[in-house]
Order: sequence, then structure tokens, then C-alpha cells
Amino acid sequence: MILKKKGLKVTPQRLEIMRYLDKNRIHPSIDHIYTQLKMKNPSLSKTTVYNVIDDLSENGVIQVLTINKSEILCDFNNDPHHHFMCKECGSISDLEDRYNFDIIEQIRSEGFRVDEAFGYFRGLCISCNNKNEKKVD
Amino acid sequence: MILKKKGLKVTPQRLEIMRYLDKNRIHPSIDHIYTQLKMKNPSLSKTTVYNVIDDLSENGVIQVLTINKSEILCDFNNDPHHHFMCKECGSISDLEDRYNFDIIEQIRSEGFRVDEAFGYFRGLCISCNNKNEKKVD
DNA sequence: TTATATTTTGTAAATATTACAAGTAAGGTA
DNA sequence: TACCTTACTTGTAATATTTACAAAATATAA
Ligand SMILES: [Mn+2]
Ligand SMILES: [Mn+2]
Ligand SMILES: [Zn+2]
Ligand SMILES: [Zn+2]
Repeated sequence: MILKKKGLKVTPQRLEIMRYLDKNRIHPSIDHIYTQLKMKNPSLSKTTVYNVIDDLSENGVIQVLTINKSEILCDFNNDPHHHFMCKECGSISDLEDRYNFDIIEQIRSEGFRVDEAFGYFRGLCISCNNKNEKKVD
Repeated sequence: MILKKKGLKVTPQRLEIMRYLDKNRIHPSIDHIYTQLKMKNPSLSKTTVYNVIDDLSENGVIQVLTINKSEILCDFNNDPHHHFMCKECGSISDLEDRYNFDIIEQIRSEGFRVDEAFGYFRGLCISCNNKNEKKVD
């Protein structure tokens, strides 16, 4: 059990939130998670969602994205990978692993201690870009 | 004049903010800019700082960073370059150009339209990392 | 100089996040 | 199992950032 390993107590709220993030790899916001889980767990508090996300990210279980200035986004996948935000539909896509993080080693060699790395890109996703090009035709 | 070229009127407030960003390449927050300029320009409104930063970034004059979840940071240098945030002293360092953005072409070739690219790294800056290692000794 | 559209300003509203204290529950111990 | 201690959850209030808005001021072109 990943929570026990980190010294965190196993609570229904933490399990629900982790399960939700695991099954919904859409990089949801705190409010999104809260609204979705509140339906089946009416006693859930938004503060709890904040607390759980903080605990999980501080313990390296999940990662928190700041690609968006308006709110943080949550990602169950804590492997280093880049993200693309579509300015049209707002979707956040994962970018393939092959866009690697060699750069981190270069930065380390300069004397930095690198704990976290984020690659954020913005523009139009494949789907919106296709629609956009058709309009131009 | 860069403002005229973009069809933006040349106002003292815009000039002051641009001059400040040009001379202070520390990636200041809105509040930082406001506090600094308010001293010599007591009539300056924080709304104006927000408006000017929006106008300048929408017109590609400056860039806005979301490396930090608590507030946006402003960068007069709008060339693509990566940033490093120190968790100890809070400084934001520019990373060298040689950490290139080849990856953008790869993403484009997949069908995305890439307008903006950001590489954000967090950890300890060179200075704080040195101090940290001495403590361990 | 005058006209017009743009910009600035102050205030208020909206949102996201954090602080806090009281109640609740998890997990260890006997 | 029953109890204890500590960690967690919850609701509310406070804080902080950002946006909305309308009136006043100003830049620029004619
Ligand atoms: Mn992801
Ligand atoms: Mn920079
Ligand atoms: Zn899209
Ligand atoms: Zn530092």
C-alpha cells in the first residue's frame, strides 16, 4: 500500500481521491475533483481535497501542475513528462516520453540541485488544430 | 518604438513598467512591480499593472511565467528560455540558451500548433546548493 | 484645437488558497 | 477487543490574487 509506505494513514478520503485521479487522467483541478467526489461523498470538504493533494504531492505520490495561472492541476502520473494545454478546448495532453529530460543532467552539472522538472506547452491540440486548418481552406 | 508597432498607445505607465522590467531582470510579480513603482508614481493603480502586463504579454512584448502557483511572474525577455526556481531563496534563474527547444519541432510534427513553450525546474540554486553541501560536511 | 477611442484609476466582486479549531477516526498497544 | 494517541477531516473564516466595471483622464489623429 503506497500510503502506508509513506507513513500516511489510509483514509477513505485519500483512497477516493487517489482512485479518482488514477481513473481520470485528465489533469483535473481541485474544484473538479471536489465537485465530482462530493456527489457520492456528500460529507467531503474542499479543504480535505486541498490537504490530500498537498500530502500526496509532498510525498511524491502525485504531481501538481502550474501550467495554468488560474488554478493548479493534479496528475496521478508522477513520472517526469511534458504537458500541452490547448488554448481552444482547454484540454491538457501528456506528451510522449521520448521528449526526454536530458537537460536535467546538464542543469545538475552546473551546480543546481534539480528536484522537479516541468515542460509546459500551449497552442492548439491536434484535434482543434485540424478543425482550424479546415476553416482556412 | 515597440508599443507603436503593436498599435498600443504610448503612456507613461506602460513606459515605466517596461523600463522597470528591462532594468530588473528578476522575474518580478505584479505586486512587486506595483510596490516598486508606486513609490515614485503614487497615482499608479494595481489594476493598471495588471492591464499593462496583459497587453504586453498578449502582444508578445514580454512573457508571463506560471512556475509558481501563488502568483504570475513577469519577464521582459520574451525569447524562449527555461527557468529555475530555488525552493530555498525563492530566486528565479534563467537557464542557458543551449538547453534548446528542439522538442517543439517534434511536437509540431505530431499535429499540434505550438505557440508557447516553458521549461520550469525547481530545486536548489547553485548558491543555496553549495551552502547546503557545506552543512553536510 | 477638437474629437474619439483608448487607457487609467478606484472600488467592488469573484476565485483560489490557506489558517484554524473542534470533532472524528486510524492504527498501535495492552 | 477496548482504549489511547496522533493524525486526519470538516466547516468557517481569513487571506491573496485576479477580474469586472464605470467614470475620469489622456494619447493620437484629423
Ligand atoms: Mn500528465
Ligand atoms: Mn527569464
Ligand atoms: Zn483543443
Ligand atoms: Zn537559492
